[in-house]
Amino acid sequence: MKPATINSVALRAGVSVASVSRVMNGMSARPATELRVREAIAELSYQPNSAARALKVRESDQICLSFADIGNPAYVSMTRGVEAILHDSKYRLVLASSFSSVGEIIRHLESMGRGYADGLIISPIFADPEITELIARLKVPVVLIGTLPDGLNVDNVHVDSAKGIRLAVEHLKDRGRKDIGLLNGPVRTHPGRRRKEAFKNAITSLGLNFDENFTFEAEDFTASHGYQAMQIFGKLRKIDALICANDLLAAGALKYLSEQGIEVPESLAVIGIDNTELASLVKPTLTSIDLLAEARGKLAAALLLDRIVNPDRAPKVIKVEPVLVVRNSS
Amino acid sequence: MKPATINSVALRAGVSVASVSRVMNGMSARPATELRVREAIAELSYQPNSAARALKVRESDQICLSFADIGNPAYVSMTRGVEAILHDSKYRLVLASSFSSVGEIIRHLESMGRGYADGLIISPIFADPEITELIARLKVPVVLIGTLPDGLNVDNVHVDSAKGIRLAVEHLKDRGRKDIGLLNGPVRTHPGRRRKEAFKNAITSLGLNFDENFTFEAEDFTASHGYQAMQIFGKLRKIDALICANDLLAAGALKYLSEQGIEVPESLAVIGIDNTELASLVKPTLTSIDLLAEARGKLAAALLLDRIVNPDRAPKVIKVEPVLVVRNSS
DNA sequence: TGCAAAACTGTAAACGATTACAGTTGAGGG
DNA sequence: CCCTCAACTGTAATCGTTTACAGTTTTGCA
Repeated sequence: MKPATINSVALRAGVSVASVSRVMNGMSARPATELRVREAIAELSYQPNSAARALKVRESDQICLSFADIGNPAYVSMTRGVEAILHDSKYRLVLASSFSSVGEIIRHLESMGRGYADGLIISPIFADPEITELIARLKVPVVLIGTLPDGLNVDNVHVDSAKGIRLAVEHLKDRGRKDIGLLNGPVRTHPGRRRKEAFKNAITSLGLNFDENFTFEAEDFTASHGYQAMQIFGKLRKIDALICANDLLAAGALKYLSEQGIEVPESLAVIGIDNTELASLVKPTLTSIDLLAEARGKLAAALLLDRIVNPDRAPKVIKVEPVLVVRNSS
Repeated sequence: MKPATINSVALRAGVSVASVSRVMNGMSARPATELRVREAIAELSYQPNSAARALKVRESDQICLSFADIGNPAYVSMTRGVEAILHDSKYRLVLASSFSSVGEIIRHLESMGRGYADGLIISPIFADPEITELIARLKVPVVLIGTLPDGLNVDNVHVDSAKGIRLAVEHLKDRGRKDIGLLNGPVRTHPGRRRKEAFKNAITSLGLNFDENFTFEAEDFTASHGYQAMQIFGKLRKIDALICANDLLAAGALKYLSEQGIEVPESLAVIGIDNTELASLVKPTLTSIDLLAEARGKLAAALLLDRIVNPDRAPKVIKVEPVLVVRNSS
């Protein structure tokens, strides 16, 4: 049995499709008409076809947020921020995540960008020109969270992560640490690249000694890769502080250190990035650079909503300032 | 400037819309034709309208997974499972999450259920009859992960969580614990309700003493609510073991206990549920009942794919067996 | 009761794609 | 060079809504 359409409902109710549509959309109708339509709807358990509606009115009432990895708590916070703002708009949020290839991202953005979503919030992790180009071509309002690629002219909110790292390095220096290491994620990602640069700058500009051997690249921004990386990153004994590219890596590192009986922060201070809930759950609790993911989510959502009603205004770029949250690991 | 449509492309290329469509969908065309079409596409940066396509071909190539809370790592695992299976299908995965009201869930399911998704995987946390009824009416293939509400006849995969709790209670009994508490989540949720029942059954059937005061209900399944709950749940000193309704609650509890100087497991054994990555990151590492969220995700996705090609087969119900993973907290 | 205005309803044309079906082109063989 | 057949292309119908516009009913008031 085919699903009911607005036509079958109209037929059943003995009215025109226009009337059915009007009842569905809460426009005024004579009580008798409305009643019959509602009955017919119930009898046929009619549900309007979203695609047909989207095609006609050119809006889907959906907003899509896409990011690299749903396993990263920072993105979860970001999602909460977006939700908070969207919550009292008419838009529903859908998430797209965990892309294993650039092609997959593109497929997703394309289908979302034309018809399934009225706006996109994207936090691309890979610095891929193809993605940049696609974003530029998108006909739908977009806001990008994170480093804005050159030449891309869209709303943007990003955080001064370099400053965050500087805060951390200064803090460690204040605590008397001299040899600071970096447990980074892959440098083929935006964050990985920027963190490495920022780290190097901070170290040298503060007059500490930078040693290429003091940085190590884990395969991914996860706890287990953090743990694995530490098994290899044997240069540990030469450093007295370690900045990790996110809290997950830091948590993995902490686990390794604890197993090896290396005291934190006495023998080695550890600092994470993102200040996720995890930071307060591990032991010792983790000092972390808060990159304000939730706030960025909120700002991005607000920007998007604004652009939807006001499509022609010039793109805005918003920068947020990170905050160092000191706990027991440093 | 309006976005390009298949019509404008056809006009530009000097061919018919049918040819454009065929080129877009990789059907054979004379090289010259294909070339002109591709040029026109590029010049106009044409992207087909997903809604129009979905309307016509009645498929969106999307599958929607929806669950209560993206902040819960168990759902993240489930998502990974689903992704793993969908990955080499033609379907893209979209996520819908974090519903703050039943009405919101319904809006979402409705719009997804008719036109935006070719299949739905739902893990409803609230036992709401309205949702059940809606799911029953949905015209799109559905698989439900979790407790199957009475009278709902859809594919289902669930875990025998009662058995999991029994495993945990047995384990604690073996370790000589006598007075076991339960730090539960809200009982208005499916998991909350079932865990409470299962706990009571396990305790009494194993001949331990059940005391209503030994169970406590946190406001939500999160770490901070676990922590808060422990501040109130002062009956602690009477119990020597605590089962928490998920790992987040357990992590929050652990934090509180650590702050209070209560030794785990010596003074109090703690067991979580879900066996998320968090369990191995906290200190002491957390014994946890693995409810196999990732496996459930995989099974559900496979079931859905199967149903899409074979819409008339009878619904299947799959039950998975939980596993107790013993670590240092018990 | 009659009439004007207000309120409602129906008809039909979109929206942008896909796809039978019919029509056209071109290749190859005789 | 013509004919046949295969390969390609175009026309037009269709998917299920919304909505302008015109047509109809109802209401309120004299």
